[in-house]
Amino acid sequence: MNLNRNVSSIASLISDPSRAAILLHLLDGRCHPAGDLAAAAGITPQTASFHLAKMAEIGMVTVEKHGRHRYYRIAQASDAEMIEQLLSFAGPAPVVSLRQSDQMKKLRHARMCYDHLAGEAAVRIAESLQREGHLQKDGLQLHVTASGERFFSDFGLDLPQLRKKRRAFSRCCLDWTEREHHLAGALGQGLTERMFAMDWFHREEQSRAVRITQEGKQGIAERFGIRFD
Amino acid sequence: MNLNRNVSSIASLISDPSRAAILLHLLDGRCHPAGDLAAAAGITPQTASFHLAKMAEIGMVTVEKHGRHRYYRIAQASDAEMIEQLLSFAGPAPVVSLRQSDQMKKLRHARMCYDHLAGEAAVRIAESLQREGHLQKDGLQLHVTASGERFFSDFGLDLPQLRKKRRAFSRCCLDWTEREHHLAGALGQGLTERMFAMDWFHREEQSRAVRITQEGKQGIAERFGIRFD
DNA sequence: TCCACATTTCGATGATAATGGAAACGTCTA
DNA sequence: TAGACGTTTCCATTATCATCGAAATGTGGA
Repeated sequence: MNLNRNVSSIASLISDPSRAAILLHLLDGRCHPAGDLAAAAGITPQTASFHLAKMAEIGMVTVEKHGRHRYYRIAQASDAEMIEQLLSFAGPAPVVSLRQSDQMKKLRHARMCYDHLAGEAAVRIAESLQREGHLQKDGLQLHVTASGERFFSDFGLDLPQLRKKRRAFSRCCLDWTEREHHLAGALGQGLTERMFAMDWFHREEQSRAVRITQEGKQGIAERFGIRFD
Repeated sequence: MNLNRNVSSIASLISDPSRAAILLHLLDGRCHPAGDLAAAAGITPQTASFHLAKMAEIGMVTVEKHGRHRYYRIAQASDAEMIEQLLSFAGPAPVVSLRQSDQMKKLRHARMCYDHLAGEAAVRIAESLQREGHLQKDGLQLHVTASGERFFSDFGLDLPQLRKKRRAFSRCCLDWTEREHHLAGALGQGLTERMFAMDWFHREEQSRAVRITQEGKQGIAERFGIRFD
């Protein structure tokens, strides 16, 4: 059985608590300098560097040099999704502080899943798109219907451009807090980017959490027929 | 962040090649004596016992004593599904022998996923059930429609009994070879059990693979409108 | 009662790998 | 050009853990 070789090598990357902390931190899709990741994981820069080199070797993260900083990020969306899935099986974290529970609430509400939106907001948007007939689920694919083509174009997305990207165009991604699907792939990324460009969302500092702005609430209500309190 | 504690502890269980081999062997849903698992993983009985104790402690496997044997099995269907999901991210195993590729082909065709059917056959059955309007996808749930109630009852399933079980009644499970969903939960288990009772399938020895019998091919064609070569 | 067999417990060993101190390397700033 | 800073490389230490031999436990069969 050579199956396990792959599985266990992936699992062993995540099994180290320090690496898990780093990966969880990188799950926001942002680039982070090595020092930040060390601080986030509670280890010295040397150790973090060691772990990052190991993860880069397997291709789980990639580096970008900018000045004297080296910015790391998760290389592939699929790896980020795998970690999100593991989270769903790990179960909800034991809440130790009020501050943490507050943070958790924000994460459940809306967060980044690498390069696209996740959380309750993302799931409800995906539901709305299907209900309105813009997207049609087909296995793990989310097929864009004719009305969907119009909808996304109106929304300001350049679908032909998105289709050109070397990644899945439109697919489901299992949301670990909602246990429902949200929209991922190039389309999910493009839609998220567009909504950020319209100032519907703001990133929180140092977190994957995303805050919905007033314009966002209004826009989401108008476009998707979803109301947030 | 206490999230990572959970994630990494789960990952570390799978990260050891011996444990991964054991878990992969247990993925057939059958009970296996400790000695068999040791042989399957290529380790001594002592070492296997050590690993099994560790996995039992976390609750990933459970033991049943029968005479001087101790039979181990994966405790929860959800854990089995998690491992299947990890497999889908690990990607297809490098094929080293013709024999293995042959085995792989069988696994893709039809296999057990813990306690329910998986592989191409299971995916196509799930598709058929939705196409015929017996099941309706709702997030990760597969809702049984009125016509579905009749269909499954005709098929010989006791739905009220299945609903009583302390587990999800009817849900999707991602098939790692087909990358589509198949039917899981109590309903998936019950349906699988019924089809085995009707001699539609036979388990292969020492493997998760499942063979479709002549009756099976006929029955599947009649009931689900699916034809296998 | 004795022996064979499956499994576990105990204990020792050896390998692996995470960790941080020291130092080197690049890059930015003054 | 010098010094501060982010990062990496080298290296030694340490802890963890998988592994297996030996022995104990428990069960079944003769």
